[in-house]
Amino acid sequence: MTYQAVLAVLADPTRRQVFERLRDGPQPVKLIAAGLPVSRPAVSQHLKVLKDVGLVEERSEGTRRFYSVRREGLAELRDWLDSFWDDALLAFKIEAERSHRRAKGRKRDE
Amino acid sequence: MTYQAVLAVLADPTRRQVFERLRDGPQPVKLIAAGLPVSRPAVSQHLKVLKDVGLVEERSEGTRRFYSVRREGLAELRDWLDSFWDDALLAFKIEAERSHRRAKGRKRDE
DNA sequence: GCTTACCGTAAGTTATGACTTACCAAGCTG
DNA sequence: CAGCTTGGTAAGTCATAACTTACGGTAAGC
Repeated sequence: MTYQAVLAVLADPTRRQVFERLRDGPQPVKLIAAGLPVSRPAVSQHLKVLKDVGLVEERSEGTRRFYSVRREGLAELRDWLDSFWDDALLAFKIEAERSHRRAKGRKRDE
Repeated sequence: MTYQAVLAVLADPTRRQVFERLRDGPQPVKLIAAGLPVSRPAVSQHLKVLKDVGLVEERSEGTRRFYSVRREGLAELRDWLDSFWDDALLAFKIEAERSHRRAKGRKRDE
């Protein structure tokens, strides 16, 4: 998904909380909603948005649905941010342009 | 500034346009506003928000004010994104955890 | 000094989207 | 099968924030 969409989706505080909660591993909706200051339907709506933009994925298990982080959903935004570092055009204020390229050691997901 | 604030600020499409325009180097408000679909005061308001969050800086030159990108304003958000890659807790779905730390070669701004 | 360019701020309007409650569907459990 | 759990969706409410126009203030130009 475009970095623009990802930015818009992650901008909301409670939606970001939902997302960050999934760092602890896949979780059913009920569990995610517990501890958050909003109702369960609200969490469902946030999860839908997160899923539509590719930031989470869903796996059904009986009546429960486990959501988990899709790291690749963040890739485009990360690349956009990185582009500000090897952006030659920003050399206006930087005395000497360091000619490093993108960082190594980080495997590209997409 | 916190990555949360930066996310919220960059979420708005026209504000992001304002920000990206500054990639071409420092520009006065009038010039930034030209070509954007909103009024000049609107651009001023966006610039204020961008400045408050540390994403741009301002330099006065006569009656004009040149705005430019502050790369460091993006640092915290970039680090947050990176943290999803060396996040050990995300090892749920990843078969083998690659134990790389933060990428080298990218000088930290803050 | 008067006018003109540049820009920030105030005030008011409006659309968007983040909530809520209510409802419905689907699966385990007895 | 009846009842309970889980969770998605609909509809409606409400606050926020992104705009607009109007105004004021400062620096340059004549």
